[in-house]
Amino acid sequence: MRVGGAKRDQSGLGDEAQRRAPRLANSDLDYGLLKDVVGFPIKVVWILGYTLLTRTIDDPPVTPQRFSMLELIGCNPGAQQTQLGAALGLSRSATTITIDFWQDRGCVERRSVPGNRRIYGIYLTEAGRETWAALRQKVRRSDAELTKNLTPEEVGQLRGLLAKIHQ
Amino acid sequence: MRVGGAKRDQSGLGDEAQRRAPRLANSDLDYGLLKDVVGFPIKVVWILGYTLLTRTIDDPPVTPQRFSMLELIGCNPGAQQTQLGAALGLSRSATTITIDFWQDRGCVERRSVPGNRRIYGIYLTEAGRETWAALRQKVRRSDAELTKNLTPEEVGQLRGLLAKIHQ
DNA sequence: TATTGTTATACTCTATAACTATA
DNA sequence: TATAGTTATAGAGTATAACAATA
Repeated sequence: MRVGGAKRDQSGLGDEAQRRAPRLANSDLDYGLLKDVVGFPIKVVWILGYTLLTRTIDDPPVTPQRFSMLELIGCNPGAQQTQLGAALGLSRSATTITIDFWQDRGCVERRSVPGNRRIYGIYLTEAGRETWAALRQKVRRSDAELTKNLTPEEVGQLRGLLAKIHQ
Repeated sequence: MRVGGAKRDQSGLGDEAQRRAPRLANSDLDYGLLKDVVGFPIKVVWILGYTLLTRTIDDPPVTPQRFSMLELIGCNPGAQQTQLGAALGLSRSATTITIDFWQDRGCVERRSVPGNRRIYGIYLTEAGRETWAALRQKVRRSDAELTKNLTPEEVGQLRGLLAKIHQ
């Protein structure tokens, strides 16, 4: 079982939103039903947010998805890979690869757990804590930029409505 | 230049949301900053909506993305591929393949345009109109299901807030 | 030369399944 | 046998670039 730093090819941008022009939903065509449902504008806003955050991070391999993993690790020191993956809806193999990514960057370490040699506790390294702090600032900034047309009350409203949908 | 029906392999589900458990954001871990920004819940709701619609359509190759294209074609008869692709933020090659998909299903036809032999007008066929109508019903039903915890006023609020973000 | 559409190719991300090691 | 993690592999969807036909 490999615990040392894996090296995988991790170049490139990684997701559709990054490559997709933000002109979405601003065409002269009639969008028909797409204007009247929630699903489509949700997707458009997701792409906007994703694109904005990717630009703010300005380090293409560090995708929003990978940040989510770092955030979970930072907030839940010692969590197992299985837990982390489940929290983001990832398979075990995708989780392994995501954690490899941060480990290869020196941001995360797998510590063996006394009493159970099958599992690892995942922890930020010192360098990881710095990277994490810097990324969190960018995430906050990017999110503020995304919602710049909304008042603070409206942002609260939006989060409340979204929470009602996903419980 | 090929205009007749292309055959490509089009099995499978097609997107992350389909495969991803809807447990997202319901773990016992601390989600930290992810709880406090708009970007993450937007993604969670998008995945929920995508999963719900995919199940409602119950015909895996017909993804939400492909429905979007059919909706645009239905609402804009005779539009060019380039326009359709731009409206959804797709490259020309991805647009070609998406239209091939519907043409192979007998739902869409490419008609040559008098006076300009480089372009095609894209139209629904009679069968396409039926498929379109049936899918539209499912899209409405699925969207209603997604927002079942919201009052009609709240749905209007949500759409208004999303519109403010993407203009 | 520029535009429209097609094809070939490469790339990212994901899941499934097979595998190792532990329990 | 079951669980945690890793690796190999295949699949879907996208973009870029090269190409053909047309303007």
